[in-house]
Amino acid sequence: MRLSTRGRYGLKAMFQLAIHYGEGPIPLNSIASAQNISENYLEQLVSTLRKEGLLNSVRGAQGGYMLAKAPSEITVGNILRALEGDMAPADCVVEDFSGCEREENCVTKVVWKRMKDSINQVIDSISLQDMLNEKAKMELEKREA
Amino acid sequence: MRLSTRGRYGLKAMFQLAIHYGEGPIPLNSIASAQNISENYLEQLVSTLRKEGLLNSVRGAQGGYMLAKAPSEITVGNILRALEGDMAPADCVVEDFSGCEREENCVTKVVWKRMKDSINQVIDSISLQDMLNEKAKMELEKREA
DNA sequence: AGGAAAACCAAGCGATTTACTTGGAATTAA
DNA sequence: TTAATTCCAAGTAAATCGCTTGGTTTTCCT
Repeated sequence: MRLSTRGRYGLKAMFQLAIHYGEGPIPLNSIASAQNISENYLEQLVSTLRKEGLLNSVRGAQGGYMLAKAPSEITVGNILRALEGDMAPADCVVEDFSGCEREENCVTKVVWKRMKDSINQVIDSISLQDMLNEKAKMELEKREA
Repeated sequence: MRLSTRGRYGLKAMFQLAIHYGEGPIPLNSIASAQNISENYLEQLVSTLRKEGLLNSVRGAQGGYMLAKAPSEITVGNILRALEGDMAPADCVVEDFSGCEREENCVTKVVWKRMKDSINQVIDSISLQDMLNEKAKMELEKREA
């Protein structure tokens, strides 16, 4: 049950933008090379993230992308759901699903629901700011060692 | 990030066997039709589960499958990991993974690790017996309504 | 003994999804 | 005006998914 590259690349890109938050627009090619991702492919992911209101773009030369909100206001959950859709292990626990007749007494559905809730609880509790803090902590520990 | 049918069908099948635990071998076709799954396909999943030691088989006429252990001794985690592999959202947090050079200071890895741990915590805490209890509870509630 | 019911096994296969690439058009700073 | 950049739509090779097919073997039942 892996995430696709959409979610993985997307989070990396957003994290990279968080690192440069406040520095004005960052061009895609710098993000792509910093994270070692195909620029053309990343473009599609970034396009989704923009439409979801998670980042803003500036067109033309010296243009680029920037977070639409402060790193503390954007969670991993926001990013992953934008790129991967509802983070549900089975269709029957996707938001506004209809189609399973035995809905009522389906025990496996209870299991999928608990998995889904657990996943969402984790990703909604981690913001880009938390990741920046983690990065700072890592660098500190490295310097001390 | 959906599970594949392997994990979903597999859990349903194991739950069905849990319902009939203690009744001797249950033939695949009855499980397949009870859960509305292709018998030939289910056969492959069941073969994996047997090799993992989660169920036993009896060959020949009047044969079939049965849980290798009591429902309380088999968790959803046992079943899903047998069929889906390590329940990790990214390769870099799969057990005995090697290959990511920037391992040391990778913040996204911390995120994937927390997701993975959370998922495993949930699925390892639910046994087939818990699911049987849940079923009983559901039926009781229905009768009362 | 013979037939039927079942597990077991290996390969094939069409449809879908994934992870991109290609080839542009539009916009804007220098 | 040109270079840098976003924006957009379509194509595509490879992998994966969700099975199916075609058997062989084992064992119970009559």
